[in-house]
Amino acid sequence: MVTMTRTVVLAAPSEQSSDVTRVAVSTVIFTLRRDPAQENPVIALPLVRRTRDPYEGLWALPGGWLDQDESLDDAAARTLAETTGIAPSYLEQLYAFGAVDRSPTRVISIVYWALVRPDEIPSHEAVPAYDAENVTWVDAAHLPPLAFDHTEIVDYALWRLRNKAGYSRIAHGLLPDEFTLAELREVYESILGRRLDPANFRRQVDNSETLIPTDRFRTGSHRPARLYRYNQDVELADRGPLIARP
Amino acid sequence: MVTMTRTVVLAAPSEQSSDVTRVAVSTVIFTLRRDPAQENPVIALPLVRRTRDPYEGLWALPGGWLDQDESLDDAAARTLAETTGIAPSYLEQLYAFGAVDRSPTRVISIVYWALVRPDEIPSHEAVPAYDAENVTWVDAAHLPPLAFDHTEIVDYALWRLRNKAGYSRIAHGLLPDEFTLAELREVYESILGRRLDPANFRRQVDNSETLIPTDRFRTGSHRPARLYRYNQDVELADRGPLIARP
DNA sequence: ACAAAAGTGTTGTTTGTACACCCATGC
DNA sequence: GCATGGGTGTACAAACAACACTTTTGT
Repeated sequence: MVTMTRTVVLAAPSEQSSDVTRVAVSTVIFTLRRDPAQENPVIALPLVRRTRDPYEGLWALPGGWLDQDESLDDAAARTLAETTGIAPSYLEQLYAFGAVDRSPTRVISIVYWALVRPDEIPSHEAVPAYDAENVTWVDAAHLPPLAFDHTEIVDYALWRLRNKAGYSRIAHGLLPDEFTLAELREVYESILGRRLDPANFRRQVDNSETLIPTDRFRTGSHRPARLYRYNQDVELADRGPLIARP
Repeated sequence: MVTMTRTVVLAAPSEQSSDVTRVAVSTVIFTLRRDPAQENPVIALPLVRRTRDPYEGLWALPGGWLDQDESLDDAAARTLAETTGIAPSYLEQLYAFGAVDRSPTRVISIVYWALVRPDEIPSHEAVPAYDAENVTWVDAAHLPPLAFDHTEIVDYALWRLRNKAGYSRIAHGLLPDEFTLAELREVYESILGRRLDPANFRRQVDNSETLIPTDRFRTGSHRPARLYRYNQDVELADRGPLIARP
């Protein structure tokens, strides 16, 4: 094989690490943010500032190198916790990115995507490594320039989120424990980018058996709205045979 | 495939290969096979016999090591061509597998899945490296014991195939250029594992605008059936923003 | 009382499903 | 002619979408 010759040359001991294919793990973390200027909540995600080359100073997805003795899933959870302190309510592999020129050195990035409920976002003080200077939360619809191919990655993650919202109960992963139907509907409206009929929406989730009504109500505005909680027996999404199920 | 193993060892004399995380690419290739014993065609896939440890002698998915200067997609296409001579009609990334213990040495496998039309399978003579001893096609429903975690991988690929058959025109990737509606229906029946009403099936694909009727007919049995061809303007499946579209 | 959101009812359309039936060919 | 799969029509049910209407609160 042609490749053999080339590999041997490149892999010679005298070369630097740039001759090695390294595996990184990154995560696109979605949450919702109430924007006073907007009617509906807005999809937001955290970015970390790069403190070294390449792309020093630019924003990038949180992530890190895969350790020798940890699985991809573990690496995603670990790097997430280290960089943002987040333990997400939903975490799923998104895609493996491996274009040759996506980084100056050869890096394969296994990218995950996650949903976090607003109440799962730790306060800055609770995260030892938190560095307010170098972490920011941005509106997914108005991304700053990102390092590497991370803009493309976020776009793909958004596509998956919208897609999955159409056929699964994934939006619950963005809401706190108890919520009103209007709040749930607003989540879907934010993700799908269109208005939904409140009456029909109510019936749909009603029939889906995914919600458990509580006897508590959200008061304050007009007629109090019943609070619901998510039925834990129903999976947020069918993830196929990879995930062990009861 | 084997070459790289050796190279890595040579390239890092002070370390064993088990200290390096290597990236492999494998592909689950689906095609259809007419089984005289069965009413409908059967989903089949090619396996290659392992000729060295680990799992020497067992069947495994075709694949190989990722080259330093090729993208993941290119590696999938290349290893596919090298081991089986196949250029598939549909090729998509499936999942990245990275459990620590899935191989004695640390290997991350980026797995693809592919569909090939029966007429795209090259004859053995046309593939220089073809080794009849060490390549076999098996019924996806009756897998022999496989090396590594490949059984799990095939199960996941089958789940994805069935899933995708439900909401896309993916089944066309398994048929030759011209086909009857009954043949197309049989493909869906094989994938989904249940019978479909011929009348309703006809109307569904009719309305979907994905088929172009020809003026040719398949004769031989009873009333001749019109041959259709696939409308190239319609994508087999929506693959999101990762794939450039017109 | 009134505005506004919560929640219910009604109606028409679209989609899916079951199945009866005619059509064209090989035997 | 008759069996068989190709192809059409129809009737019912479920899901979806539009929107009028009632209920319950804050002000």
